[in-house]
Amino acid sequence: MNSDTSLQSILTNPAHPPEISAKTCPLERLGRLLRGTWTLQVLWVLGEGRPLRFGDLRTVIEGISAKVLTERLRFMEHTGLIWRCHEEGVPPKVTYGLTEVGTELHDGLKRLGRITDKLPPE
Amino acid sequence: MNSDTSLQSILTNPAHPPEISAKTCPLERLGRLLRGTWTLQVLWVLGEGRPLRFGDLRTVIEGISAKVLTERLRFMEHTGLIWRCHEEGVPPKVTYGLTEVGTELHDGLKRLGRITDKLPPE
DNA sequence: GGTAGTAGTTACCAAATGGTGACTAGGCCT
DNA sequence: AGGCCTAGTCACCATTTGGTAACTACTACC
Repeated sequence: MNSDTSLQSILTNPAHPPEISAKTCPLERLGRLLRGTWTLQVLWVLGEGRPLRFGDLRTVIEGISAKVLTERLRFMEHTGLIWRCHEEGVPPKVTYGLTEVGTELHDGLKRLGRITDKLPPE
Repeated sequence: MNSDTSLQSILTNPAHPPEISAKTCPLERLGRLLRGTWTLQVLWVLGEGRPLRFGDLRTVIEGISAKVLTERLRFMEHTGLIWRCHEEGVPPKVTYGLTEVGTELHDGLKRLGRITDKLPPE
């Protein structure tokens, strides 16, 4: 009764229901880690250059507000992607840089960026 | 005047301002491609299994609403990550699967997921 | 004639998100 | 005395986002 071997038939008449479930999706954490505007930019500038101070980050990431930059830096420090070095004094100096895992993530994301280059321009 | 060669000094007294700018960040497109809840889950279930129909996706991605699933599928089709196969008839059958680039992205993201496993549990 | 089944669409609402501008500490410079 | 500097913080507002529930078309089946 199922002699149709066309692509459509194969695709739309699976013998069994899917066994996959998104509940075990290993990308959820990655998604939470990178969610929010500017996160990828922060990761990128820190990965491409050297550690940067708060003011430097505000400058090189054109358009980001102090509020959101602070939020991102706090969160990324909390998750272990970046470290924060607070030098006491007046005025204070605070420097941020990638951790080892942060660097690995930066490198991996750069590779992914090269994949998306294969897509037609938007 | 700058004989302090400690890490802090090096980090916080750079000789030059940073030359990096986030304006050329190659990860922006990737960010737009993957933004929004459920996007990674959709990519994952399609990458792990076989092409799936709309109803299957709603089932395996527990909690997603038809509205958002439609939005994601439309957008991912538009960007070239997935294809859509509409089989006419009543009731209609619509099947979705990853394109070649979509598959590459899925594979790369899986690798990234393994990196985040190195981070301490949240 | 009522119901089921698929793949959506629509209007509406609540929550999350991000931007803006004002404000802070505390020492140094004019 | 006033202003500048850094690294934020805070209150407030507008936009964006995602969820919910009802509704659609079309045929077949009971």
